[in-house]
Amino acid sequence: MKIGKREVERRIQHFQDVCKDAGVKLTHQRLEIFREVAQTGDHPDAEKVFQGVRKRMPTVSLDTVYRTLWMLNDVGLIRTIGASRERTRFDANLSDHHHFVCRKCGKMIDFAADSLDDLHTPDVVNTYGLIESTHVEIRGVCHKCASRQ
Amino acid sequence: MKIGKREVERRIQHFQDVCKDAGVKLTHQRLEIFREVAQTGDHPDAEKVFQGVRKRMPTVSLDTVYRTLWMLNDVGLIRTIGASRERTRFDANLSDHHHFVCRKCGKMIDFAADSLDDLHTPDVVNTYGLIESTHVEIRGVCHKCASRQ
DNA sequence: TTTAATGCAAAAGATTTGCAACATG
DNA sequence: CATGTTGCAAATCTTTTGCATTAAA
Repeated sequence: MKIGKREVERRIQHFQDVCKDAGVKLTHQRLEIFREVAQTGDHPDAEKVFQGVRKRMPTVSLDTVYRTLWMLNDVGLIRTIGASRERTRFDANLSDHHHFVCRKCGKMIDFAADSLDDLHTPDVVNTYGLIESTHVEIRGVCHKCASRQ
Repeated sequence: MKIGKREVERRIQHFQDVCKDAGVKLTHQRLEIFREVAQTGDHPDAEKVFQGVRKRMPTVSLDTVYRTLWMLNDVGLIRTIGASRERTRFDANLSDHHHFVCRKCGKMIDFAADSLDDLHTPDVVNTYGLIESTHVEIRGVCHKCASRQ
């Protein structure tokens, strides 16, 4: 799923604000790398982001993509998703959503569900750290893998 | 946390049954590799499992550990956990539990919570595949990373 | 102008694979 | 005995790092 133009612009505005607050420089590379993740509804890995940015900015390097993605993660603008059997993937959709993950092929499907959006967090978790988000991960076997036996 | 002897034996019995059903050979290596994951309450990565098994079985090789862990995942005896910024880790605890994950260092803490154990799964998810488990993942920043600024 | 960020190339790490020898059912 | 599994070594793939150059504030 591709994200709407308006929403992408909102995310980029937010990105610029956060960069300023965090005191990190707003470079062309960072802007394009963030844009790439923000406009993709998928959960791209570093290589995929690199390929996408490259189309618009042929001189960008893969290591800058890595460095930038982790920086964006550190300031909380994107987050990582650990997909089974795959490289680390990144997601700029920070709003409430949940995941179905196939344990065989690692395929991941986003879904929304009001009934899962306001879960009660046990108090003990507050002693672990500062909570930022909560989501549900449903694991199983996707139809494709199931039919393939 | 280390798992009790009785529970480990129960898991190993289950492991033997599943191997027979799946038609895979029950080798010493597989038994020891499964035992290692089953008795560790942690979420070890392949290297850690390798080090543990090695103590009892010095000739085991790392690639056998990898092959076996993925095999165990494929038959559903263990599952993977994608920890942020870390290698793939494995978990033999298939019962209800949830995770707090630090987005900076990848530290992961298990916790139990009755209030999160029987979540209502939206119908749409059944169209994605066969559901096997549901758990809640809470993300944030652990105290150590927060104090380190 | 000062400092941080980039690109390059090389290093480091993690995971997988081909194959001959071996163990299991 | 037939077949699947192991260990080894090498290959592959992913991610990170050092450093000189360049660009942002």
